[in-house]
Amino acid sequence: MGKLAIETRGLSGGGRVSATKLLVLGIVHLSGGAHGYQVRSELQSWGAESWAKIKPGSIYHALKKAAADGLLTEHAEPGNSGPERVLYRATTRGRDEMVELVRDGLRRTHDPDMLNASIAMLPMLTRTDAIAHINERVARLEAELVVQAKWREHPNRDTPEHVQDQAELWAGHARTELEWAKSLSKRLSEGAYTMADDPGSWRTVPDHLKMRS
Amino acid sequence: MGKLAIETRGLSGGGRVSATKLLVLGIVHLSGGAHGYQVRSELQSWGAESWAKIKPGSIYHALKKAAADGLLTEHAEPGNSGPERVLYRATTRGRDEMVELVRDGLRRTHDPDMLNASIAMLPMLTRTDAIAHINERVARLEAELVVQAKWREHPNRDTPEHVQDQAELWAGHARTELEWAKSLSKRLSEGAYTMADDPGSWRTVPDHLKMRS
DNA sequence: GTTGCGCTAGTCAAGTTTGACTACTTGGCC
DNA sequence: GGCCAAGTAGTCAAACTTGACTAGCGCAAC
Repeated sequence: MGKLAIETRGLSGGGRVSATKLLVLGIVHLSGGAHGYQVRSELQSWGAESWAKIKPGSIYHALKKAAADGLLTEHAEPGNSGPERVLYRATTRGRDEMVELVRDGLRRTHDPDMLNASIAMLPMLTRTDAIAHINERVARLEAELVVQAKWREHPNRDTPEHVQDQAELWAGHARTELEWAKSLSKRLSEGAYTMADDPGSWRTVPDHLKMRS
Repeated sequence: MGKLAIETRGLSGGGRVSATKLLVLGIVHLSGGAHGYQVRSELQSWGAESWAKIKPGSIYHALKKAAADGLLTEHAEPGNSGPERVLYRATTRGRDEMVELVRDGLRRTHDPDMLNASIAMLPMLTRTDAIAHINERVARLEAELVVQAKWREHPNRDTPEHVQDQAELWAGHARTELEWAKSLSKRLSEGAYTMADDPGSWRTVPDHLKMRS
């Protein structure tokens, strides 16, 4: 099993989960091509430095890495004003990888950053796909709460008292997230938000309307 | 102000907040001296890989770094069985730094890992000190909830709908944490847990009882 | 009696993140 | 018409994290 995981790594594209990667790919894709500073500004305007703790340096690295991995293409633009900029565009593989990352972030509990990033990029998915993955998260959270409840009935000796108590906070967070996920799932079922398969989505908006600048 | 912050850095010890650093220092201190593998095992038995995402590699690095910074001392032990091990002991500066990190982790919202690590090391503080800092956290959380509520009344245009919605989850987590922190503060006031200034604490237990192995 | 597995103990290279730094352009103000 | 502040665009070295790898020892089964 471990060996297989290593072998499949070549297909799925490389490094492990990363909220930075997802957000950067997502912004480039949504803008239909962007340079580093544009990604950085967009993320800032979304308040992403706070909920995803992304700093400028990481963005440029993530862009270069994604380009090296064939998820983005680089087009050097001679500096008409200021230093030369590099324009990035998403490739087909980049789009596929991103969608997969969004799905992963929704599924995977443990890793709040990935969840946040996935929510931000939620409209990359079709409505039914998004609902399915959020429901999977709900199921996983419920399962974890059960496991954790059992763990608290038979606590591990030599784990200090206050460390066990900390599990209470964990459970509280899980319950909060559970309710929130359920409500999100319901809202999506009722047609909230514009998803990838809806008219007027990013996929059907003409290019010249995509960028504000 | 910025300049001052840089100057004071020399006094406080160097790098920024790190849950790893806090946990490693804490374990070494609690055990009254430990080698890498011992720290690693102890953290594992506390379930720390899950709530603090600490991997073995980081532990050894953190130990060396702390030793280089004068927070720990290294005593090479010739390998009586197996490879030679290095025994680490906390210095006075290490203890001070650690207590300060615990306080910081309690105060600082944003950064769940530091909170978890601080809770794990809570008995490093005196009872009144711990209560004071937890109460400060409560106050900060309340203030942030107010700010966030205002932000939602006047949402930022060009922030997508679903990103604004994500703030709901944020707020939910904050409320959960708020309740939990209040309850912890109350329990501490009522005398729960053995704190640094209580009889029978790690500070008053004789050395020969400290290590299980 | 040795093969293999798991535990002890840790190293190391590769990758990622950070935050300080560079450099150029506007636009406003005196 | 010159200077400073703010915005644009990005580089870079240093620090940190990760996960795979090394290596000795005990003991259980074959």
